[in-house]
Amino acid sequence: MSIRLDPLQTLDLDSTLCCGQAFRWDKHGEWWYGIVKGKAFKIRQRSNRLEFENVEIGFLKAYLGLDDNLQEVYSQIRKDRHVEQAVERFRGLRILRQDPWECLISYICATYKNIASIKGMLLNLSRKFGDKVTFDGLGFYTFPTAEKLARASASEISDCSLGYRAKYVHETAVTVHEGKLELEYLVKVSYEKAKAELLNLPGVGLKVADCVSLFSLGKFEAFPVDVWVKRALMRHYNLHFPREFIRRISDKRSLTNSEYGRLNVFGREYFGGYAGYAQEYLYHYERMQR
DNA sequence: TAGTTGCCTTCGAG
DNA sequence: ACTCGAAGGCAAC
Repeated sequence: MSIRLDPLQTLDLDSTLCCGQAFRWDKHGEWWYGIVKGKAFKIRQRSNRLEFENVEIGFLKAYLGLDDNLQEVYSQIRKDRHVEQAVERFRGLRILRQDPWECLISYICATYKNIASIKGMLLNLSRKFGDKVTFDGLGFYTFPTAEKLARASASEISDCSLGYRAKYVHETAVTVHEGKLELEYLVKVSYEKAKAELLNLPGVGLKVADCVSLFSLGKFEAFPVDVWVKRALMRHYNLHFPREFIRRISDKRSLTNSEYGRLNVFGREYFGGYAGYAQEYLYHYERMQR
């Protein structure tokens, strides 16, 4: 199956799937293989054609955010030469609409880890607690349900090399399984409300709450600040902050909540309602400079 | 060869 | 309100 992308549906599939927003995609030859909400499928892009197998077009379009109006996004976030360059370089990179549960656990695991390790942890978790699905002669594993992880012990989860994150994953799984927090409901509420709810979960701080809000709840105003975005802001936006503040955060490797809040508010006020898109371009651009 | 740094940070003590 | 240090483990340097 394939569709032709019209000019308004600019897409850079490679950047979208490898930029580090989702962790369970792998490229074999020209095809990207992944499993989303229990469905294993493959996709490839050849200029303005998007080819896919084993997935409904509606599901795929929703997942890839193909109906997001990137022209509008770009016109809103293009505030200076630096984002302009990032946008030019990765034009067509889209924010995925990930499954909230998988996204939540992924980013709880992501703290203080690099992308390769995060992929490893999530693969271990899926192999151990998910169900195997075969497609195209390849094996995939569904992402473990909240119930499955809630019933597991923290030490079984720890065996997936999660370290101290194991107990956060377990406790969050229990909370969600017991119905204390309805993740799908967060799609409907405001960014502030969703973020506040997420912050009640163990292992979820400001950064993780912003990532989940942006990558799975459709809150495009969320502006996650990780070490790379922090570097980008210090390098290219330092004039927007007091010199003393920049000096202070450049010395330390981690941010306090109030320092995080300051960078986060700047991003949202400066870039506007699509600050999350700006964040992802800045993030990817910064990383690709090595 | 062995040691250090860094990683899409959070939590709890003081 | 703040600072500080600990918390897997692995790859890159």
